[in-house]
Amino acid sequence: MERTWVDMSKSLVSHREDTFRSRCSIARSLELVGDKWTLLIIRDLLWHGKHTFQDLQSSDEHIPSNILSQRLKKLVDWGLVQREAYQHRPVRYAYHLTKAGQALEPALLQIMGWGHAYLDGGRYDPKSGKSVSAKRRSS
Amino acid sequence: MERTWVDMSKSLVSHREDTFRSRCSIARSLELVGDKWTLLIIRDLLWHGKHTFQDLQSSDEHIPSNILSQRLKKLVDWGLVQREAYQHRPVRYAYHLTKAGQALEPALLQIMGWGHAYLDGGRYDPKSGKSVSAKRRSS
DNA sequence: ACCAGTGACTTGCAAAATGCAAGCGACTTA
DNA sequence: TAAGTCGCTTGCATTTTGCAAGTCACTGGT
Repeated sequence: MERTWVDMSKSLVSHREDTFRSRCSIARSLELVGDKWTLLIIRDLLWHGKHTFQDLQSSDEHIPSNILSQRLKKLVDWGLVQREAYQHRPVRYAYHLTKAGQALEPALLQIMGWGHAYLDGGRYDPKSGKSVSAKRRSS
Repeated sequence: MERTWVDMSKSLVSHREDTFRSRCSIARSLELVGDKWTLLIIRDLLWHGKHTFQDLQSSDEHIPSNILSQRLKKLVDWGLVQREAYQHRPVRYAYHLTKAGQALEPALLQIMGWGHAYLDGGRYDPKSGKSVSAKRRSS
């Protein structure tokens, strides 16, 4: 974690071979999103119109602020997210997904689908912007 | 971790509401597979014909044996994986995905696709059983 | 000028998870 | 009897998490 705040728009390719455990794309992806929080941040940026630190912090799962801070840095560092001041005096920041970040949507949808089917969770429809609560299964 | 070894074929529904951080299917799924190792185990069970403890331990990413042990227990516990002795004298065990476990394949494929596109990793084709190394990008 | 308030973080510290090496128990084969 | 294999478990050091509190820059009200 010695990378500084300011250096953004790092390309994903700059982190390479040496960084990863193996050549497997799944293993590599997991190094970035293989934890309990990262994909939730991406979910909020992607679907729930949350773009400020506060917004992101206030989701149902209540991510601790230090973790949110770390994760955002990592995501910016890896080029999935861009951070920019959307106003000065006082300066306020907004986070947005880059193309690479948005490209995780299909994966997110699949994971959601699985959770809906097997863990009885809700489903969110990006088209309609509505989420459907799971109905109790009959058995 | 007080559940015993023997109790298998637990349904996923037995873990419920109280267990989860929120109703979100993604958050719920991440409680199960939201770490650096679990999906790799599923990858190996699903595509690479690895079914014994040793097989799973010997993948490229070198999961520590205690973690593998924990994860397998959790997966069995949640009904994604079944454990059975495939031979006695000496007793040897095999792990196999249940329906619920297999249902993660589309998610896995999407994650792999993303890693292939953005992290320069390899891609595995379940149809052909072959994996393709990523080619260096031109830029 | 003073003070409460807000947004975006950081810091300190306790608790939990991870990683590594070594060990163990049942069994087999030489 | 000795050595080897498989499927784990144990101990312990390191790392990551989680929670609460604090900081810093600024604003808006009195």
